[in-house]
Amino acid sequence: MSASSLDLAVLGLLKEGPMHGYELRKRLAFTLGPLYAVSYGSLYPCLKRLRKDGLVASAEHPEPKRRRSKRVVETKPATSRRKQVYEITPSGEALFFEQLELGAIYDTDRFQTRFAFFRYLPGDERIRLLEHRKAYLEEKLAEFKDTLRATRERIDAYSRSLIDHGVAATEQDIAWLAGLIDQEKAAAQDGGRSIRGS
Amino acid sequence: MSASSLDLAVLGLLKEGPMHGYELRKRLAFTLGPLYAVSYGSLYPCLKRLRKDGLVASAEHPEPKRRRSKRVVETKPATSRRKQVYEITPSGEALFFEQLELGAIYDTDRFQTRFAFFRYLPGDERIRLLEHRKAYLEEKLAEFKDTLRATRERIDAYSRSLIDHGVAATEQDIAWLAGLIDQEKAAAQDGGRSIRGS
DNA sequence: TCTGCCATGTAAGCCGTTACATGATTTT
DNA sequence: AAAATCATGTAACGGCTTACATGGCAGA
Repeated sequence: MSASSLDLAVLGLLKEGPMHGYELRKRLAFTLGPLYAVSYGSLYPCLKRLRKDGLVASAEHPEPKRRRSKRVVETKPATSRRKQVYEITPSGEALFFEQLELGAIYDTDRFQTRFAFFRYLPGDERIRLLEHRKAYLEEKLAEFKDTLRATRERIDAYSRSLIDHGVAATEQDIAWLAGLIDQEKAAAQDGGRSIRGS
Repeated sequence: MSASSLDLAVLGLLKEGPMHGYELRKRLAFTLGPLYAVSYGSLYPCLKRLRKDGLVASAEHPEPKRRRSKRVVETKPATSRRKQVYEITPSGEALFFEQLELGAIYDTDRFQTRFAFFRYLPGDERIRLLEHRKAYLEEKLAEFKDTLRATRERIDAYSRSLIDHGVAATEQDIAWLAGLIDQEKAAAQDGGRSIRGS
């Protein structure tokens, strides 16, 4: 069974507790970073598919959220759109761990999605993935700088600026990874604790 | 007529001279930055579509690249796969300029593709787009920091690191744009020259 | 009551990918 | 002549988006 980045993220968030779609969307943007936001047109079909595959279970929200001292009208229609609360199933958990271990080093989105749930991986696995990702970015960067150096043609100033910025951004990524690796290694020696407490 | 980022990039590169697909792909990665590479499965259908719409013209590469002192066998099959050399047509140029002016501030790829061809825009238009993009990123960032601040829940260390990194990357983007805006303004006062010569 | 936000969903389409298939040219 | 690289293309599919459609719930 295959799973997209979104599948993984949804399962990972639902591990922390039942949630409905709308809330899930907010948590997604919040968990994965400033510019990541998934649309409902993507999220709801995803949830539907996960439910169909038995990876999540859903129940209509039962609680009519009664306001104090106000008579609650029972007999909610129940026929129409009610809040669907999703929770992860055991096979959903199994898929989550299976997918989390795959790594997915070459794609920024996939890597970051996994990174957001790193606490579910053992320390050595975390280090392995971080180093693998870092090596990949370094390789890409070196490759690119070679091309740049080998180029005889004069390059347009805007294109040049774009490339320089891309290089700087990638270097910042690499530095971030290097810092994380250091922390992980320190934590590993420090009794196997994760960076959580640092 | 609508055009994707790839369409625009292809047209923009072909403005500099005729090229075949394979070469175009290399130039694309080179023009747009370290991690941007389009696959042939995307590029060739794009070229086909552009040709169908009369935005580029293609000719089979005529030159059999004769090696010195070697008899050239004419009668190349011509029935099978030969190098296709593409060039931009007048209507292709028209579409290029039309699309370039649209801006596309909200999507990183689209913005960067346009930026790579900024030399074809007048100075004030360049400044307008840079400022618009910068304002958008600043807004996103502020929004995100607000959310972050307003959040009571303790956040997982890895998720936190991911977000901090995203924020830092976005701030780097904004600084890059700010620098470009300064340069453009200086150049505008300095007799309307572009940053090309700086 | 009406406005605004919470909430769920579908349909159509965009824009790319991977995997595959083929052939031409150059180098060893 | 074999191997590597250049070069062109198609088929199937993936994973998202926008635009649309619907309705619940709370407060001014």
